[in-house]
Amino acid sequence: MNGPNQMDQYLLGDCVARMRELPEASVDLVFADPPYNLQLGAGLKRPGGGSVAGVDADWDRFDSHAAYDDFTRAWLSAARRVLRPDGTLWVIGSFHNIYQVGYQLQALGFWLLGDVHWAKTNPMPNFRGKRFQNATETMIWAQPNKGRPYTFNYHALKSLNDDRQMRNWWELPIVQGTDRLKDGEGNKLHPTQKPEALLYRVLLASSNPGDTVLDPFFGTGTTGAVAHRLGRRFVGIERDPGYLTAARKRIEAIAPGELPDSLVQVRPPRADRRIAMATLVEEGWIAPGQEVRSRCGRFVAQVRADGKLVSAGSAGSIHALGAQLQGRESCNGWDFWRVERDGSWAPLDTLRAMRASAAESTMTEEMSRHETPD
Amino acid sequence: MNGPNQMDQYLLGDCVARMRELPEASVDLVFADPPYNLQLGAGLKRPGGGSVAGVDADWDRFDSHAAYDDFTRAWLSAARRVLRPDGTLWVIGSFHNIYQVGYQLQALGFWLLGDVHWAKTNPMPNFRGKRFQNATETMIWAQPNKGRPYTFNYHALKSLNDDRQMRNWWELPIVQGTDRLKDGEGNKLHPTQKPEALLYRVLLASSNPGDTVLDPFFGTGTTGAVAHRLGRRFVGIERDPGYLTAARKRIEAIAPGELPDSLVQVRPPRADRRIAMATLVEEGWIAPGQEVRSRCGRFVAQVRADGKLVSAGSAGSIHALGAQLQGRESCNGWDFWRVERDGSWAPLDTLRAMRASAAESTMTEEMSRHETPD
DNA sequence: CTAAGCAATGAATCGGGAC
DNA sequence: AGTCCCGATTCATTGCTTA
Repeated sequence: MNGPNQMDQYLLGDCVARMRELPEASVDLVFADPPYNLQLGAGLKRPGGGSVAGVDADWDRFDSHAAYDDFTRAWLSAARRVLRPDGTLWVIGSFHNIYQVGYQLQALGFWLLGDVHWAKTNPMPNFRGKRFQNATETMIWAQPNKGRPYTFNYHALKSLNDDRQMRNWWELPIVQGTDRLKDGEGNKLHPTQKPEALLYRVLLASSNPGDTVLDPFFGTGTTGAVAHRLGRRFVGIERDPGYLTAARKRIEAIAPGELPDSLVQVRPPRADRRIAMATLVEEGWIAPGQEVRSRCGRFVAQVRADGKLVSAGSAGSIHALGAQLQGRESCNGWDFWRVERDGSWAPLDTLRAMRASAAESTMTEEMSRHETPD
Repeated sequence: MNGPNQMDQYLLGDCVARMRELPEASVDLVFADPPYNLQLGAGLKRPGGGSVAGVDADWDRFDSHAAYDDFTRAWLSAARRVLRPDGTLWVIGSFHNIYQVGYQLQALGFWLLGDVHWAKTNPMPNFRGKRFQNATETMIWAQPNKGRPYTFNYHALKSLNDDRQMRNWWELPIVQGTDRLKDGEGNKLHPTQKPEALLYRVLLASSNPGDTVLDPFFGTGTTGAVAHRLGRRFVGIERDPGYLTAARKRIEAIAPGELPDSLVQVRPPRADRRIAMATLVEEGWIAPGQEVRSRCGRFVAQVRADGKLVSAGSAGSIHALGAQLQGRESCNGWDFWRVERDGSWAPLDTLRAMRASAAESTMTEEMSRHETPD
């Protein structure tokens, strides 16, 4: 295929109205990134005093929970009419909206094939320390009716994942740097641009070359860009003319068949599989309150629930406390501290060894147990 | 205290009925792992009371969807009554049920604090190769009403995560090997036993020592086991007497021991020294007229007898003056202002730290002299 | 020229106690 | 109930500036 595909469509306007104009059962896949209805408060500050640019666009404001339900049912129903019976639909969202989306999918009779969790490797921090760092978005994958055949390119995804079957949580970075579309002044063009790597996996898994992919919330056209790269056709609907123009420009600039490495790359397994003291406590290898001693029993400390040690009012990591008590600059806590095992005092490190050997033996057990059906 | 905590309760029966017997606003935390594979079809009648024979798939689907909604609303409402206004609730589920649960939480007026995704390091493979490997479960964290204060032990979780704030996706293994409870024949006792490490993070994050944790679907008592280890009380409700017996046996076998709060709760670094600047002046840790400087010496001010700072005619609290001079909206004066100590300029906060450690050492001294105060 | 340091920023439902 | 104000709080990455 050369240049822009004449079958691709850029449609301006409200997605429900535009979808109603499309022929019934005419697309093979729907990928939708609807507004999340974030309901943000005003003026969150960074610790340094800077302000956080939250999503404050009109399109993300809804009057009520019920209004968002109505909106969701409307576009899902319209999408369902356009979708072929053997096609599937993806929706991405966050905890703010995804439960309403999933609920309405089931209520409308869609059959859920599963969900996939995008685990962001570099999410925005939680600046106030009041909650967990929100580092995920959720995609729901569904078919319009239970039991129909559907496209799932199992082996393509498996080879993308180092020849192990692809799991439903994907560690991928957010869009940054030159991949992020900018306006004339260097500001981000769209507040919620998705990484192409995410769409790459979605389209590769659930569509085939020549298929038509519909994105009712096209934005700046990430779905179209990846569809183009992968030889799929697309229909993009967007109500903001500026976004739609940017999308067209972006997609028409892509050389056919161009596949940057960043799309295909699988993150190498993390090198730092070292075990922290906190992990041993979490997993119950040593309990909070348990006593540990230095080699000759000169120092005594107690294990705290977060994996640190407490002794005479000071607390610190096994290494830091050991160093402090000895008046030294450093100390290997794994060797310095002893824990009672079967009547004798063994180095803390033996707990790590026990954990490692236990993990190995359950692995073997698991592998010899391949009987359970799906 | 030794042995089982007399405050802990093992309640047999339907969770809604048992929760209705508990006092209103009596628990600090709810952790719920509701079933989703209910055989709901059996007792269901079509609207109008038509015969069950020849039930088509749609009726079955919509009836069971509605029945699971009813079930979910019933137990969530009962749990909400028992939960204190400042408490929080966790629910764990999979894509089969979590969207209904999340939807009903929001519909009932719960406010979502976020969700956490358990990413299983060793999930069951998908044997048919028709879907992604289902390697996650989702936990929703909610409070009964928006805007109330709630417990979140930020620093404890940060410690568990190598001193970086804890994200909302947790890589943890499924329960295997000796941790997995078995029946007499070596088969797993409960189909959905959760890892203690999961509950460890949940309880450490969102409860305090001495709090009461309610688990309405107690199963084999993982919640109770971890609550016991972490110095929390629990109420476990389970309708299967076999499970409840196994849970009691399991928990009572855990070595008890009363743990000081300091070992099972990590307080923020400064919690014990929230002292006003005026107090430091009053007690002579810093003298009126003494000079303080901003980090790089750009601003200079003098301490006034009432604890405020004076600089170039303006006066104000250490925070207000710091903010004013920098032209910022806010400023933490304890970090911003430096005071000379032993030839170098240390943050004002070190004075508070010195005062706190001096107080602590007198405490220890007193205790070592076996003097009982009062 | 490179290396180091500093600044900017990303779908965010991000206080609480005293008066 | 509203207002004031103290003071607690950030991770990974990119790109520009400075040494």
